Order: sequence, then structure tokens, then C-alpha cells
Amino acid sequence: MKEQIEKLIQEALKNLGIPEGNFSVEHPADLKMGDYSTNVAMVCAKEIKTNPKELAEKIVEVLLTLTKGEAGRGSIQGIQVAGPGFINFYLSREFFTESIKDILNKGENWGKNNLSEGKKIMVEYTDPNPFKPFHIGHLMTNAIGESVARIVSFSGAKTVHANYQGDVGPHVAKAIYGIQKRGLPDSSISISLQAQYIGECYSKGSNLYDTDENAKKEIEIINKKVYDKSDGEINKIYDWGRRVTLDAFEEIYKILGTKFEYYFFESEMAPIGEKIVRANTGETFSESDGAVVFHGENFDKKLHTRVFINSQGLPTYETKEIGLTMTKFEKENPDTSIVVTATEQAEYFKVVQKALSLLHPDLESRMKHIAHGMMRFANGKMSSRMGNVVTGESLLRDSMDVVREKVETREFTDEEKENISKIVGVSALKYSILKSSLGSDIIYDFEKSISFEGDSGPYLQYTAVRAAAILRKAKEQQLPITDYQSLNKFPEEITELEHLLYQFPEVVEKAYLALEPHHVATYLTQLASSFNSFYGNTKILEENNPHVVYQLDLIKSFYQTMKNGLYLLGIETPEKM
RNA sequence: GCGUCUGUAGCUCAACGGAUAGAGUGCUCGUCUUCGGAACGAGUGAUGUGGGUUCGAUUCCUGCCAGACGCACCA
Repeated sequence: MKEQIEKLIQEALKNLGIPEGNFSVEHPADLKMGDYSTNVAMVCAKEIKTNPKELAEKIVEVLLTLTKGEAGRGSIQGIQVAGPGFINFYLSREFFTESIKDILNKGENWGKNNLSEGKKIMVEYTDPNPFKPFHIGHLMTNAIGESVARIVSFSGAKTVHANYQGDVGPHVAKAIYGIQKRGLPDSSISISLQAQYIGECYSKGSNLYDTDENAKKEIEIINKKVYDKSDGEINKIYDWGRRVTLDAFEEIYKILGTKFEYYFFESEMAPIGEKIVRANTGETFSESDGAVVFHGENFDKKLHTRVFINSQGLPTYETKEIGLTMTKFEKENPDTSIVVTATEQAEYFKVVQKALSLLHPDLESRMKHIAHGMMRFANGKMSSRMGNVVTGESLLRDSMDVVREKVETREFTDEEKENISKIVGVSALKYSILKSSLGSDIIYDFEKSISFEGDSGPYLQYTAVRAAAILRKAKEQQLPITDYQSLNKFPEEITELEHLLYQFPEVVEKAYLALEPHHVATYLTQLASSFNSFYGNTKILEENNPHVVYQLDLIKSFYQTMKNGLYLLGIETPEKM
């Protein structure tokens, strides 16, 4: 539609002999101003100084003769000049009716585009570390990564999901030291609690490392032993702890609705990266104070120096990253490799990617890093509802508990209650993360950020559930739905809902191009709000309503759009709630 | 000190260089004995600050102020 209008304008300009400017056709902020609009100042930048309004009128005159009676242009109903030089296009009743048919036909595919058809895109996200808790940052990265992956796959790409986990390094040694001091937990408690215990041991070990010289020395010894696997006792604790924490992560992924095809581990990436770095020392990398470093600032003033192999000869995170990236390209050879992390790693990634693109110039344009803000705490409150330290898991459970309380008195089966608390709880959390653009930090305040009213995930779900309920009821009354014959009987007035529905694919494209899930979230909230408005003001299942069928199809297409949109945010649509 | 990111209603967030800067929440008032009230309607209230570019700047450039993050052997 947008292209049609653009072509139309180009044609009109040609007729008038006006040189074309760098114009674009957009949706005006307010629906009163049309479905699409363009600015005369942009259409022909040079002519603007004369009189924009007059010029707009001249163009509209030509546009009107062009659209009159021509086939395939029945979707535009009106063209008007408005404001200081805007040309507004109003779409016709037929257009909206057709678009509802289109939505119903496409169903689950509604909203997809082919911007990256035939491409393979790998998305790495979440990246928690075994032996450490799954914290809030992981939750945030997971929500964003999952949504980005889904948006990417809606653009036609084959999507590969990857997770990268740090199973070696000082943090492991600290945790093992803590476990040695405190002993193994009761093996009959849940995996989640065992993982929590390990997290506490890590915290203890970490504190001792900073305060106790002896502990520090012991931990460093353990660290070496973990690397060379020379100590049977340590190997045993290591294998157990690694498995327990990874299993606990898996339980969280299941609740969150993520699946990974690849799990990469630092222990495996280290030797691969080290080989590459050593082979290029003297060229890309250089020795300095006994370490192998990369002088980023030599290639770009804004970069800095980073150590790739430390003076003890051990590979650092940077080197592992090189191993990881090369492994990804060797195994899957994706057209684009996206990595999602918190913004604290933004500068680090620039340096590592520079080093990598010097080694492999062809990969430079294929590596993409998405940095998101961090979750911060309001007023220094750091405890969960239960008074514990807030981990990603405790936050998730808290959110689910709030929903649980809300449905407790309802007439649902226990299984339904369980399922609803999960789906709605996750949605509250994910939406609060995904509603804002990626750059800035999110202030965490349980009562405020995890909202269930208005601008929230549950609000969107609730609206969808309402739509589903009315469709169910209509079915019970044996009313026809998706009856295209009867679609001809529609009300003259076009609702805001209809004005918004057809825009969904454009929103998905925008989110894809910017790799910003919040565009979808913002749109869905607007859509839900206009549905609720329509719902509140229209009696649909009423005996003498001549437009029942049309309105039911409208509701069904709203439901489909909401469901597909929530899917893109990684949120499930419940049957009831 | 240098670099990156961020400053928009009391609070949490939108706005593709364009029309009267939109939502939610809060507060005030209202709707509804409902096709599901986790709802709808109305009112209230904002671009950190000084320059510049532009017909037009929340958006681009620049100075300052404030905050976050990062700058050599952690991940």
C-alpha cells in the first residue's frame, strides 16, 4: 500500500514537471489525519519556499485525477491537504475489509516478511555461568535475545539459537572452595535448591578470596587444578556442580520458553582461541609485559588495548571469544552472527571484533553485537519478596506468585492455575523488559516494574482472552465466523482497530530492521487499547446486530494479530486467565 | 582524564528530521446490575541547559550539567 502511494505521488510530480525530493510516506500520529500521509516539503524540497499549501493543493488535484476510475486503486478513498503542507490519504472501506480477509487467511503467518529470506542468522543470548546464580541480567538478556530471534525468524531467516556458558575460570574455583568449606548439600532437595546452595558457596568463596590471603592462595591452586583436571576430588565436585547448575538453568529456560540448538562452553573455546591468537602473535597481536595483547587504539582511536593471553600464559575471556566466534562460523557459517549482552560489554566487543576482522575481513560485516541496558535497583532495595537476594529465578517466582494469588479464588483447576501463573507471570516480567528500547537501564522496583494493569504483558493477554471468549461464545451460538460472503455487511464507520490491524507487518519489519523488540510491544499496547475501546462500546452478540459476522471476523483478526505479536515478544497467549 | 550510552509529565516508558510531543501509572471525576472490571471515558501534567545546522529539531552537530558503563593481565 505504501509503495502504491509512493508511486502515485511520483507519477503526479512527473505530470506537474516538479523535481522529486527525498520524500517518504508515513502513518500520521493521529488517525484523523489519514492512514498515510506525506509532507510536501519532503516531496519537493526545492519548491517548498514558494507556498507549501498551494503546492500541496496542486499535487492533490493531479492525484485525484490519477486515482479516478483506475483499476487497482480502489483502496484509496480520499486525499486531502491538511496543516502546513501535508497530503493525507484515507483508505477505503474495501481496503480494510480486504485486509481482514488477508489476516484470517495468513493466520500464524500474518506479519511475516521476506527481508532475510534464505539467510541464516545465529543469535547468542542468556550466557549464564555454571556455579553462579542465574541473575536478573540473564533474565533480561534472555527475554531480549529470544524476542530478537523470533523477530528475525519472522523475516524469513533460518534462526539458530546459541548459549555460551563459562564453565571454567576463577568463579568456578571460588565456588568449589566454598563447597569444600561447607560440604555438599542434601541430595534429596530439588535441583533448583541445590543450585541455589552452590550460588551461596560461590558467594562465600568470593568473599574469602577478597578478604583472606590463605583462601586466595588455595583458590588459585584450585583454579589450576580445574584447568588441568589433576585432582580427583576436585573433579568430582566440579562435575557434580556443573551438572546441577546446568540442569537448574534448563528448568528456567523451560519456564521462559527458550530452546537452544547450541551450548558453547568456555572450556572448549579456550584452546581454539589460544591457537589462533598464538599463531598471529607478532602480527595482529603483540607481546607486552609478558602478556599477549591487542592494541585496538592503533586501528581506531576509540578502541583500547586488551589482554588476550595473560602473563601466566592463560587465555583470557577475549581469546575464548575468538575461539567461540570462529567455532560458530565453522559449524553453522551464519550470514549474520548476533550476540546479545548487557552494555557493560559493549567496548570489549568492539575491540575483539576489530581483532577478528583483521584476521578475517570477510567476517567484519557479519558480526553484530546488541548491547542492552542493565536492570538496576530502586532505593537500594535488593531483596525479593521472600527477603532473599534477588536472582533471576526469585524474580520469576515472585512474579508467578502474584498471578497465583490473583487466580486462587477463581474456578480453575489446579493445573490451569499453575499454567496461568506461569504464562502470565513470565509475560509480566518479559513485557517490562521489552517495552523499552534497548539503550537505557531499567529501574527495578517489583511493585512498579512488574505491572499487571494498563501498559503490561498481562493486559495484552487479558485482551486476547476476552476476544477469544467472545469468539467461543459465538461458536456456541453457531454464528458463522470467517464467512467471507457475509463480510459484505459491514458498518460504514471504520474503527480505530481496523486502522491499526493492517499495520502489523510494517511494525514487524521496523522491529527487524532496528533489532528493537519494543516497537512490537508499543504497537500491541495501542492495538489492545483500541480493541478494548471497541469492545466496550459495541454490543456484538445482540439479536438485531446486522454486522455480527463482520465484527466477529474483525475480532478474530485482532486475536490472531495479538497472538502473533505476543509470540514475537516470547509471550504465550493463554486460553483463559 | 579519555571513550561509549542515557537525560521527555510526580513515577515508568513512546515519538521514522515534520502537524496540537503520545501511552501507562499516580491524583480528581465519571461509565457499567457486562459478549470476562486485569476494562472503558474525561481531566491533570513534560523535551536537563547554552549555542549551531534546517523552511522545520525531542531527534542531527557542538559546549556545559547530571547519571550509567568501560578503559591491561576478571568474566
